Amino acid sequence: MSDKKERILQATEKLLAQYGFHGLSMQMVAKEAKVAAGTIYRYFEDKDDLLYQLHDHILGYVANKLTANVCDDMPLKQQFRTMWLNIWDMACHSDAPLINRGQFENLPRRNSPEQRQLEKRMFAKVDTMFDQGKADGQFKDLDNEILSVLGLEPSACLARKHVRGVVTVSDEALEATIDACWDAITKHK
Amino acid sequence: MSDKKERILQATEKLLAQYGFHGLSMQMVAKEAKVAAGTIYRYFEDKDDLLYQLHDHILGYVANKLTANVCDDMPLKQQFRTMWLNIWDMACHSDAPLINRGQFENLPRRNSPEQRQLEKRMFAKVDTMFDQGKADGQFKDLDNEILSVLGLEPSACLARKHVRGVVTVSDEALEATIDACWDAITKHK
Amino acid sequence: MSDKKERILQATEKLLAQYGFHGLSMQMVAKEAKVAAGTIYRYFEDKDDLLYQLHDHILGYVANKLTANVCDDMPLKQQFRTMWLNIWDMACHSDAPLINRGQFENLPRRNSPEQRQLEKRMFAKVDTMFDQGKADGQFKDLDNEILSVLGLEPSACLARKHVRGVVTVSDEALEATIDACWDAITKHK
Amino acid sequence: MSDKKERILQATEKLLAQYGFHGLSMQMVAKEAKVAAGTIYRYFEDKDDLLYQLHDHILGYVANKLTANVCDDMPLKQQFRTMWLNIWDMACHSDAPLINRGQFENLPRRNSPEQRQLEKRMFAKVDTMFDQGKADGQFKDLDNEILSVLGLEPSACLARKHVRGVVTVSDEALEATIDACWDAITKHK
DNA sequence: GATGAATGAGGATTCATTCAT
DNA sequence: GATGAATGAATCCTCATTCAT
Repeated sequence: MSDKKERILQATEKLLAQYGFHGLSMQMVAKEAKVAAGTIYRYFEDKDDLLYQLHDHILGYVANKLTANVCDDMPLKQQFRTMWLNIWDMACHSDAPLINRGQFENLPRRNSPEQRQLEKRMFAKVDTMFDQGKADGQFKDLDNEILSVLGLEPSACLARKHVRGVVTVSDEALEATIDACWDAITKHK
Repeated sequence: MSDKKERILQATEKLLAQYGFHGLSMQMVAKEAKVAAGTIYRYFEDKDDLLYQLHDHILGYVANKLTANVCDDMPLKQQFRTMWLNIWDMACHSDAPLINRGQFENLPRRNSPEQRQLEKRMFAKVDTMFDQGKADGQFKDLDNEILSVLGLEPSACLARKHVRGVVTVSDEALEATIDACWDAITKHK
Repeated sequence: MSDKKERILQATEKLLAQYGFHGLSMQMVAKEAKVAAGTIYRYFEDKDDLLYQLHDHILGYVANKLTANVCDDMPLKQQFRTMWLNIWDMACHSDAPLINRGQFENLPRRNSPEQRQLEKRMFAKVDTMFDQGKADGQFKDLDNEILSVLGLEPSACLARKHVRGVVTVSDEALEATIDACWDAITKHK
Repeated sequence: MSDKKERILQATEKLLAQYGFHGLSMQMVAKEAKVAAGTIYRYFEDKDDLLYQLHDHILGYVANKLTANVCDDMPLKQQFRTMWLNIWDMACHSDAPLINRGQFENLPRRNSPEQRQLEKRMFAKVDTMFDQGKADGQFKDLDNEILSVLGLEPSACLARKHVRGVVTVSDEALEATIDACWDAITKHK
């Protein structure tokens, strides 16, 4: 990807995290990216397009990070735990400042089927894990979207609160929370 | 509360749900509320204050709805189920269009201690429930914020996806999901 | 008409005459009219609307001036001469600087039927004169639009050249030109 | 003339006719002419110069067309009729889309004496005709510019209205109009 | 208290022009 | 000569806020 385009996307992400959705001006982005205002329009249709593309850009990053160090042949619990912590780390360390969902979720997005399809493909490994767990009879027989809400979403939610200082989560509590999420998605006699 | 102030808040909520955060102008609010633009400034410091107060306004509504039909002497599981469904209903039926969290969560808010305190008081019944469950030995020994993330947050998350059409949740699946959330917060030998 | 609206229209006319069509900015208009930039948009949809309305505004002025001091019971030749000179005066003295057709003609205009109708009504007296002349058998039997092009348009054309300094027209030559236009529209054995 | 320069001029003329004066951008011209934006600046100082040169370019074309098929030894009336119809055809058929005066007249132009001189030379044949007619005692004794306004300008004016659909001019009416213009410039006892 | 006309700073976007390749 | 990416000033327009009535 062009150097400039990359810089513009990163500037946008940073400023979005810092100043929120409104209060993001094209001039600010230009300045932060060390690019002239007009240059942005070589790479992006308009402000909306910039935000759309940022959404996709981040989604790619997230899909990548999310499934880092996860192999199909790891025990399910370990796969799950790894993903859970991947999410937690992303949202906490915020090397990519917007992943901090909540802001990301609210980026304007194309709601096209292609977009939906893309998201599916990106999170294929998550699906595989859930499917495997259900085939095993270890996981509850629920739609993967629901399992995701039960098992992984809390990681992002809690991380956001943790970062905002609403709760402080000790290492011990963190482990207990992961187990609780596991409890949510697994069957109990 | 003054009739005008109430009308302004409701107009703001409606327009916010419809047009999103940016794309909400004071003139629009004035028109929708059938009030002169200047009048808004009798009741609200400025645009930020309007949004802050709207946040509080809605929070009050949510706190109310959330604990509707919940009594301390109901069995814990029933208390929990009722709250869970209260959240689900709010987010799905959207009689108050913004509760649909995601938009609400991202309202700018004062992060003052008073604000935090207010939220605490509002959700006192939730805390009571969790405290009771932990005292019983029935719930996991985790911070109430964490229990909330595990047990109740999924209701809002899922409802949002349901409304957006990302998943369709049958009545049966809904019950199973509630049980799964219960699994998340309760102890298992 | 509101004082401000009037001032904006006059400023626009002046600047348009001076700087031409491009090179007319809303800020310039605002400054010239001693009005804030935003104020223009209370009275005019956008820049196009401003120009449209200016067109109508001027058209009204022209229709008025054109037939000043013309009565139905004057001899036809005198009616004609008066109108001819009214046009000449307008274009030369430019109390209203844009009448100087050529610039006026090229204002963007709504080409709606209402617009056409309006123009018709405005120039009704001209039509009456031509109709009368044709009924008398004094004028050639041509469409009024054609008679207008032959008899009156040259007044504006010549005036423009006169103002631009392309020709200098003496009083004597002026009278001869009027007669020549009369020759163009009247029958000759 | 360089192939590229020619293409640029033609692109400019086409786009000018289509999009009007503002709404003509150098990028558009470049694209239409299949030339890089920077290339325009090899042949033209700046945008103004491009328009100036276009003016001259068209003027040459007009001067050429105007006097096509006109010989000094044709009877005066026939010379006049031929020129009149040349103008009519140009403005109607618009093989060169801008000749449609009204747009052409308003091109920015250098008002230098050289420019004026050039125009003179271009329209020399018209002058010759008028001079001849005055020498004969057949034409009125008026400045050639005035005779031009009386005799030829109406052709362009009417053609513009014809094209715009304001009037429909039958072949018969056309001939009558030519005669009327002849009446305007010739002496009557 | 209420109004809404007026303000003008600030936003997104365009576009003439330059210049390294 | 030719290119077209990059520039950034200038454009049109919006909108939070004020204030005379």
